This record gives sequence, structure tokens and C-alpha cells, in this order.
Amino acid sequence: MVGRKQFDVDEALRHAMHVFWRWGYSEASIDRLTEGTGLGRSSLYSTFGDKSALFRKSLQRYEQTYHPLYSQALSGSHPNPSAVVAAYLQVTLNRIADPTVPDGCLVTVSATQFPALDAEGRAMVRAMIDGVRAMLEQALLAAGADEQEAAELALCALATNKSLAVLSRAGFSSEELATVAAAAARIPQDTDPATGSRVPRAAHRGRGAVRHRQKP
Amino acid sequence: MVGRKQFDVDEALRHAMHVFWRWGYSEASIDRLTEGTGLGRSSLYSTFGDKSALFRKSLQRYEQTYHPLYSQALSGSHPNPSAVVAAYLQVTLNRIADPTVPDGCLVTVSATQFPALDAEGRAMVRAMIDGVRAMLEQALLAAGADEQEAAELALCALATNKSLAVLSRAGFSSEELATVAAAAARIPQDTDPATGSRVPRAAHRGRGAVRHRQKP
DNA sequence: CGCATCTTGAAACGATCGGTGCAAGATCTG
DNA sequence: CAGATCTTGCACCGATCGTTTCAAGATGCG
Repeated sequence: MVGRKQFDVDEALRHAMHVFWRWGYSEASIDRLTEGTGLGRSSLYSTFGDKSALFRKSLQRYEQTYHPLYSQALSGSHPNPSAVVAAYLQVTLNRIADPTVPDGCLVTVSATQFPALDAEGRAMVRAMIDGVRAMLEQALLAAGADEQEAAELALCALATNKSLAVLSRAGFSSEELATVAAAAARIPQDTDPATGSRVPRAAHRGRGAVRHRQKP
Repeated sequence: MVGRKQFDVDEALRHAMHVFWRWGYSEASIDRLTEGTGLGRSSLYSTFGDKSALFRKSLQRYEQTYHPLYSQALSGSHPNPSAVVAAYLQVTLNRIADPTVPDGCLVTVSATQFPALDAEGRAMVRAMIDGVRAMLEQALLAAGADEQEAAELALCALATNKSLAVLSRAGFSSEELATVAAAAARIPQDTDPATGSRVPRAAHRGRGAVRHRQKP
């Protein structure tokens, strides 16, 4: 049981990711992580560092697993912006339907636990969300949306992704989730009913979006 | 400091609710609850019972606070289903904009932490979600939606509510949240482009929506 | 083989977890 | 006032938290 490593590092990381995914950062105790990975405490710490570092590596592992799926779904040629949103959300639905992974979404669970994360964890979660958002905007532009429409639809698709994760956690059925996703893909561009021209909306991506004030 | 109660029970419960709201169930330690409420451990336990009971009473307090706002917003006469969705989400936006309460939504934070809750907590969260869903359906029917449309739009409005809570937690600006809410209110009913007739969708509210299988 | 290197399991660290016991003392009842 | 009742602060409980230490032993290199 000693000498050279007795386990596959990437497999262990995958299992650790599942523990964080299912339990969230705070409830993912070292004991649950050792049980989930099959590793001893020594191996966990010597291989991945402390809990915060393991969490960050789990986030990277998550991105490395699902980012390509989103990228592939968005990179194809889409006839219109709605098709982009539908393709994006279908990847999310597929992941949620996968019985071999926990409910919801690691990023969403982590986002709701922001106060429990350290600065590095928060920054990484935020960066992953912004990354997908940028990916969506590019794909929407490529599908013929103008800049404003792309920004708005990217935000809505992102929001729907988060809602699917929450509802999935609360036990909603895959049919109900599919209904939500289909509806999100039907969101029309925002036009003024009187003139038919676009109504200005605040969907710009200011970096000032991050609040610094601390709420109670 | 002894004799008769030295604090207002409802005020203390309000503060405890804020602690659960901000930190989530697992990170809401007894120390944080005592600090947030200003009560000693003895007073906390003798007044509210253990942590799980206090959590349930906080959920009730949350419902008692915000349910009437939703009820009032939905009870008015709305010209069409979209107006119902808009009114519902406006209440959510107002709550998120309130600087005196934490980010997001207690129900959403609790839903993402389902594995950390006991059976009673999970059931209560689930019941609160179902309650709002039923309220939305009734209001949508009253606004002229047919049964299927009401079920679908209620689900989507609920989903958007959850997404606003998550994005708020991740630091998105109130302008961005308002954009998401406005887009959700624009979701059209689902029609077949060829025939113009409604396309059957699985938005029925089966009680079988609750999964019993346990994911990893 | 001899020795350095590495991994592993187990024990232990102080800190914090949720929860309880209890004596001090203020209030209420008579 | 006398005694019962109640609240409060504080100490303390065992369990678990994240983390470190360390000896035992398998491996690789000379």
C-alpha cells in the first residue's frame, strides 16, 4: 500500500469534484472527501493541498469537463439566436439528466455559497460564469444577433442555466426542466410595440457589476 | 439581565432568518446565530429549540414576510399573463434591491443545500416553492391564460426567480437582474409556427416530480 | 545490498461544531 | 417577605472540523 502512488490522480479529482458538487463547499468535509475519493488524508493533502486548493482544482476539473461540451454546442452554425440558446441549454439538460453525476451544477451551488468561500474560490467561480457568458455572446453574435441582443440573450441563457440547477436540486423532474429551457429559447428580442424599434436596455457588461458593499 | 425575557422574540427570529439567509444552513453556526440575534445560547435554545427547529421557524418567518407581497402583487387585475409574471418578478427585484437584507433568497439558498437539510427542512422548502407556484398559476389563469399556458408560465416565472437569486449572490448588478426579469415577462406562449396551434408540452404538475432515487 | 525517496495509514493537534447543565438572580404569586 | 418560576451567562459535554506529524514500508538508484 505504499511506495508509488496507489491511485489515479485525475480519477480522485473527479470524485472530489462530485463531493463538492453534491454537498457544497461547507458540507464537503475532509472525511467525505476521503470516502468519496478512496484516498487517505495524507494522500489527499500531499497530492492536492488543503481543502481550498482541492476545491479550486475541482472547479478546474469541472470546467475542463463541461466547457468543451458548451464550446462544441455553441461553435456549430446556428440559424438564429434562439437556436444558440437552445443548444446551450440542451448541454445543461443533458448534464442534469446524467445519473452518474450529482444534481444541479457545481458552479451554481458554489455561487450560492459565496460567503462560505475564500477570495480565490469566489474569484474562480465568478470567472467561470463570465467565461461562459462571453462564449454565449460570441455565439449569439455569430448567429446574427446585434450586440445588444447578444448581451441580453447571453444573460438570459446564463440565468436559465442557473435556474435549472436550482430546480433540479429541489427535485423538479427533467420534463419540467425541459419546459423551462424551451421557454427560454423562445424569448424574443425586446421591441417597442408602437414603433417596432429596439428599446434600450441595460444589459451592458460593466465590470462594475461586482458589488463591493457588504450586505447583512 | 434575568427574570422576564430581555428581547423581542420576533425581532430575534428576523435576525436569525437573516443569518440563515446569508450563510446558508450549514455555515449558520450557533455562534453566528447568537451574534446575529444578540441572544445567549440558553435563550436561543429555550425560545426556538435546536438549530433545525430555528431554521424551520426562520423559513416560516420568511414566508410570513414575503408571501403577502407576492400575494398582493398577484391578486390585482392583470391585463394579460405577461403582466402577472412581471409583477411577480418585480417583488423579487425589490427584495433583492433591499440593502437591509442579504443577497439572494433564503428559499433558493436552502434548495441548493438540500443534502445538508433534514427531512423536515427539505419538505418545508419544497412546500414553499410549490405554494408560490400554485399562487402563480391561479393568477395566470385569472389573467386569461389557459391551463397549459398557466402551468408553463408559472414554472418559468418560478425558475426566473431562482435565477435572480443565484445571479444576485454571484454579484450581478440590479440592472442585469432587471434585464433578466424583463425578458422572462416577454416569453410568448408556445405555438407551432406551421399551424399556429399550441404544441403539447410536459408542464403538468405531477406529484411524481419528486425524485426518490439518490444521485451520487 | 545500502540508502535516499516517496506514499500510506493512523494517531493526534487545537479549534469549532451543536447541544446541555447549572447556579445566579430578577420577576411573579401569595 | 417567602417561595416558586423563569431567564440568563458561563462552563462544559462529546463529536467533528481542517490540518499536521510520523513511523512503517514499498520503490528506485547506485
